[in-house]
Amino acid sequence: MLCCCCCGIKWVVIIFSYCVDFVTVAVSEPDGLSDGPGIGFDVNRMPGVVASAEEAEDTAAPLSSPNSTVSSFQMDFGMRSGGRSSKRDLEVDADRASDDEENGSTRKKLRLSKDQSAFLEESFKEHSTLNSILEYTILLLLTNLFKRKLALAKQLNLRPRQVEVWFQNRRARTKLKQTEVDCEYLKRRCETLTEENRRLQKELQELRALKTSQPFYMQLPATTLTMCPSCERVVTTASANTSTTTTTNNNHIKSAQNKQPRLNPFAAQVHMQQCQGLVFPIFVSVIKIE
DNA sequence: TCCTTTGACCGGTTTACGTCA
DNA sequence: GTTGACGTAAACCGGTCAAAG
Repeated sequence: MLCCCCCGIKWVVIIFSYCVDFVTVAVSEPDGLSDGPGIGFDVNRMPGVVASAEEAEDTAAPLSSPNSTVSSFQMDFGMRSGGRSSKRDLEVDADRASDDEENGSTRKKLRLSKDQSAFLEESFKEHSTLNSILEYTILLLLTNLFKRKLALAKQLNLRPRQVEVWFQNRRARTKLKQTEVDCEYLKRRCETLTEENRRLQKELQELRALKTSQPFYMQLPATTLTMCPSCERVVTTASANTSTTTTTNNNHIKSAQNKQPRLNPFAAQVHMQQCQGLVFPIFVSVIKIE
């Protein structure tokens, strides 16, 4: 509640919507003073009244945007005080109004300067959103003067809405680029796996051909591949009397299996070191083909 | 003239908060 | 005093348009 020192008019200032985003002014005038000094009152010019941070910035700094018309926005805003227009609507209206004022009904596109873009880029790198949840919570306790969007807008002489749009577009296009990169990676990976699959198929075919052309090998005891349950090394297993080659490997597997079902991390590390020290002279002599 | 970049807008969703029964 | 429903506002997203280079 403010009281004019000269005429005694009482000004009721209602601040709502998260701290000082908006200021609605209700004027309580004595009868017969409707044409008095209260008419034409500009919320933003009222000494001692802290208007919204946004508006304060808009009024404080000359906008770089050629299509900015602060005054019309504020006047329009003042006339809407009884309505339920949202802040966003007001911002949009302000943009439209400024566009219309600039050149009829066509939308005039602003081009950010290099400095402005660079500044926004730096800010974007710090955080891709204008208000994190933590920031938001804290900001509820503080005034909007500290809001990132407003701070950026002020520093760049832009409207908060422009900063907001820039961040939205930047996020969308970053995501798009990342999707393209991911897609490219998956494509290459797919090609690699296809090639590997082709190679393995070919190898399998060769082995099958070998099996049919040289049945001699099949008179030998079949050998299978086994993977060490602990370190996942592939080793051969066969009958104990087939070759000395597998003896070491079997011992290795037994030692590993004795530590099963689960090696604790330390034991696993010790096993790994032991395992890596082992010598595997021959891994596969003949592969059993089912 | 065509293409790319990018500022701006729209409609919808999510989230947090305030109000009220 | 607590709780759930409801309304509101802000932030954000995906899609799109269109001006500018």
